[in-house]
Amino acid sequence: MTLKHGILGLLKAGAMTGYDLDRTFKKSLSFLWHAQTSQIYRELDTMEKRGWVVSERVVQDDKPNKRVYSLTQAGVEELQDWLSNPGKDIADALTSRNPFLMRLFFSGEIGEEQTVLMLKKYRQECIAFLASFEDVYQEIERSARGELAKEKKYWALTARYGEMLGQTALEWAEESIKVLKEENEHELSKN
Amino acid sequence: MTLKHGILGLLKAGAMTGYDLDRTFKKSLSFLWHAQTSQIYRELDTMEKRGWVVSERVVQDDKPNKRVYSLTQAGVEELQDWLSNPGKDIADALTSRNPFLMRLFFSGEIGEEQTVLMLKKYRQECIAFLASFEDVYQEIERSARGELAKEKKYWALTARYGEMLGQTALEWAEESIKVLKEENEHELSKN
DNA sequence: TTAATCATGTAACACGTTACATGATTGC
DNA sequence: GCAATCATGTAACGTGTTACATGATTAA
Repeated sequence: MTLKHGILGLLKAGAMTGYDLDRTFKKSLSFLWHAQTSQIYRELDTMEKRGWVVSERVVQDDKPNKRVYSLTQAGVEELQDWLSNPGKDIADALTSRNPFLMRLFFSGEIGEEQTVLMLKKYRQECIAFLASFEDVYQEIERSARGELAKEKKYWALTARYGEMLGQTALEWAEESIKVLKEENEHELSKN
Repeated sequence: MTLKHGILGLLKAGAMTGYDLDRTFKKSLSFLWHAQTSQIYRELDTMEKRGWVVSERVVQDDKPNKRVYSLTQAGVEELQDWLSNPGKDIADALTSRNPFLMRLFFSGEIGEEQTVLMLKKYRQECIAFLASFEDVYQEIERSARGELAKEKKYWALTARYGEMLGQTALEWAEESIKVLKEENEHELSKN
């Protein structure tokens, strides 16, 4: 139930609409979580039914009306509870599911050139991913003020994690491309 | 639809039961995918309905009867198709969802000691994860023979990816523990 | 005698994705 | 005039998780 708890975490800092939450996930947390807009509204719904949040309709003249969510005491407690009991998340952090690796694993079925192409695309993704962290660090600086100053170091640690993994993935991609190309040349020189 | 295609990939090398597939995922592919036993049987069911696989009941005296699945022509084509069209998998490879990072992101809400404890557990998981690759490489050597020799290099690349990421995650964890501990000491010396 | 291995499944639920619908306001 | 922003949702489907059921054989 990580998305629900992520929402609780964001609401702890202040009331928000579903739309705000969606933008926050996409702008600042995309390197660690990614959710569909429609899913966020659905989760808010079930969270309200469970009594973790309450919503209030706010009428606006210039823009569409909105529904602002805030934490209840039960929501605060649920967040605390979740944070205090890491469960299996830790064990799963390394494994989980990687569609890209699954493809690569079975790439013997297709041509080596196609695989190299895929790796090159992947390499580009790594570069784009790494570039995105400039914005992430800026967002951290902007947000981590006043009440939120003490969270800053944790935000920085998560960003650092993403950045280091991205860097390693990039190195791996470059190594791998080299390996496949060299084997290819060997094959060619043999014939 | 990655699990379905992973199953197709394994069946390409030869007919198998759901049980065999399950064991293969858990023994050799756990570092890149993890599926529930019940899910595998369900996927096989829908795959058969789609005509990607066919099953044959095999009666055994000494052991429970079993259902052996093999690829149809349509299944082979589907696998080829999937491999040739990487789609969004590549873009998603770096981002996706990380419950562990989500926790860390909101760890300002709990004590620093608790967070350090979590990081230490995580560090242990990294070590265990890295240790598992000995078996993985052995499995690769054992399996990559005869017909399957040409897949070996791809298997090795995926394993190398996992290993490199695991190594980086370990370094990150150790750095992070140090950072939090040092800040703690600063705090203490100020009071 | 207890646990592990072999072998297959059902049911219910939780979570994630895709497609679609609506409609005003603001900036280029 | 067109795209972007603001703002909220529904419906259907696909995928992943949890809990449970069954029952024989074999190795410690």
